Amino acid sequence: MANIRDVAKKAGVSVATVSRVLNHPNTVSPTTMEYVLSVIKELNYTPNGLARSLALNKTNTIALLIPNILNPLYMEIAKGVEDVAHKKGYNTLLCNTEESQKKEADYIDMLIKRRVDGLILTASLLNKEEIQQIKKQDITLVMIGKNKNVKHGSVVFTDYMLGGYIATKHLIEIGYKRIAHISGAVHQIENQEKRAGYEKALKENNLPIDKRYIVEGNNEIEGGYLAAKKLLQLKCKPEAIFVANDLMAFGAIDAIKSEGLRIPEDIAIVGFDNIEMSALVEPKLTTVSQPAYKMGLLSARLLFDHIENGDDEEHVHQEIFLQPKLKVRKSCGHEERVREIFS
Amino acid sequence: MANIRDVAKKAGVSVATVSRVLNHPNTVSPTTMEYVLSVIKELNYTPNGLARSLALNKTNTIALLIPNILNPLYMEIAKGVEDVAHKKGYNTLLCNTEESQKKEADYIDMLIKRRVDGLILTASLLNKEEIQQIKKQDITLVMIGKNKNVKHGSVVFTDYMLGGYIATKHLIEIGYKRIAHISGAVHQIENQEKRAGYEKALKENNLPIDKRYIVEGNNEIEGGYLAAKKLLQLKCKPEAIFVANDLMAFGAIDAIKSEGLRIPEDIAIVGFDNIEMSALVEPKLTTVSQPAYKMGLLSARLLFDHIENGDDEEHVHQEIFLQPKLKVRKSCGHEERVREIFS
DNA sequence: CTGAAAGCGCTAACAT
DNA sequence: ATGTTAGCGCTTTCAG
Repeated sequence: MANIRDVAKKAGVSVATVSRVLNHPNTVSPTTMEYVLSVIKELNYTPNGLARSLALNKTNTIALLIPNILNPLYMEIAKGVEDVAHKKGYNTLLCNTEESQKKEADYIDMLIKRRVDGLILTASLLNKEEIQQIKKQDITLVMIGKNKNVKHGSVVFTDYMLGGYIATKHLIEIGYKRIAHISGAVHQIENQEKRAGYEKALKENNLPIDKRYIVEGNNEIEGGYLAAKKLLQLKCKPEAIFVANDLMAFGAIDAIKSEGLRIPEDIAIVGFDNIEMSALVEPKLTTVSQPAYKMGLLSARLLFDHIENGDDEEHVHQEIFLQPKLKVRKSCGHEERVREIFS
Repeated sequence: MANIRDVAKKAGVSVATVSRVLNHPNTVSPTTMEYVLSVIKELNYTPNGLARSLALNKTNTIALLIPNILNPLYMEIAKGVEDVAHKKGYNTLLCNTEESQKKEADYIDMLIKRRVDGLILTASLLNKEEIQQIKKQDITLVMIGKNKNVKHGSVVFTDYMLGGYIATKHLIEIGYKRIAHISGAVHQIENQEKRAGYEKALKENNLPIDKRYIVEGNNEIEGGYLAAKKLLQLKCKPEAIFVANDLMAFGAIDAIKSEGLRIPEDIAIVGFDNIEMSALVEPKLTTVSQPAYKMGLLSARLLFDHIENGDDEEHVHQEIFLQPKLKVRKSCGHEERVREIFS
């Protein structure tokens, strides 16, 4: 592969001129410019980005770590991030941690070696040491979703506790008493918060918190299916279930149907995330929405603020706080219940 | 950030020794080894991968280009690719082309600059020139899905024509005559092939090919919705629709339901891809399955064969040919029809 | 087992 | 407007 020296030689100019043609076109005479360009084409020269980044100490690359590429929620976030990165002239590396703390740490290690200019961590599982390790390298960091191990740092997050609370409260308000919860993987803080919201709503309304009504799923469709099956084996089945994400809610719906039960008549369901498919399942899913695309957008903007202003010096931190909202559809039985109440 | 020289100096050894400690541990005495390692830790030294790649002319990185990160089909492929890359010690860059030829070309340009060791293109839209451009750089290339502009080259592909054929044929066999087709974006060859299969089945059975029954969607849920709406406005509505992918099939189902029509009683649906959600919509979707994860696996294996054996010299090409299979569920009305026929 | 030094390809002063 | 050259941080001969 041709390099910049080959081009310079063939064009009869210095490497500096070739470099200028590529990076500062206005500082070079039109004639040489044109000629060098023609040689570049002739030689099929493609500048070596590694060398460039090395010389500039800048990769124009950021990385986004997400727990699961099969969850559309994260893909929405990714789109938001990519869109702003692209506008800024940055490339973004999408890394799938599969909810594994080790994979996450490994990726970060690799990304530091690659000298990415910034890092966005989604639903991070990192422990204190690992976070320290990142901070020591001077890589700009933004988190999506809180990680208890970073006290200071820029973060975009949704109030998951509130989300769990409003979901559960709504179920209570329309008359359900035996409300179960299919929790997401508990190693994720957001799931602990959703559960806390669930319990808070229960307590506030003097409803008992029954351990048997709380079962953990693996965040995927199958996990919701399995968890629901477990719930359905209880002698005293729940009347409603608050599920920690839509994917699991889909699985739960499938499980409930497979037992010949109806939704919401026999069991009501509320999900979390409001991914596109949630409006397409039968019955349409009542769910707590969070603005995924916007979360991506905002986190990327935050990141570039820091990168460009160089104020990632442990000084300026921003927290962007998003409100979840309940999206009432069919699966919670809202209509039926309200009709009942007023009749 | 500390570099290798800082470490060498502090440890009182040469940079070569530090490099050896990291890359050829067995060629260095245990004593120095240990000491150097301690200094590395103390200084928080992280080797610069850019410099390393530059020196070695090897990035240990491959890239996978896909048309849409919101389509689970591609995410399954991505998992397959990542799994084998990871085992080989490679990182994989996931690039979302959003079905844009320009974005695809731009990504490739960037990836060549970054000197990735290999490239996997999924449902590529590249034209002859662009393909030539890649071949001129010495980057190993594997395609998932045929691109008519590459005559020679390694490729993993599904027989989409056959897929379209078996889907349509099945509808014909269970008694439908007015069969419509919601095609995917026609700039993608696979969609042309699916449609060809559809037409072939129709012709073979002396059924007319009615242009009004063929409408193009944008490959996403919404596209399927819109296309179905169009079909439903026809005075003579179709009895069945073969939809070019599951996502659009979901949209079509939604559209049909929203008109108060039943599936499959009023209109039958067959999709394509067999993504996980297709078994969870109501009614469960009959669809043509293709082994996405395996496609990712195989394409990556092919790529590494070439990378490691260096036989990407325009010589050795492999084509891996996958058979689609019909997965019969509820949406095509198979049961009802068979019952009818035998009664 | 270890060190010295050349080189990977590029950029940016500094000169001219 | 253009050329010369010293790095950027690493790996790897080649010597010892």
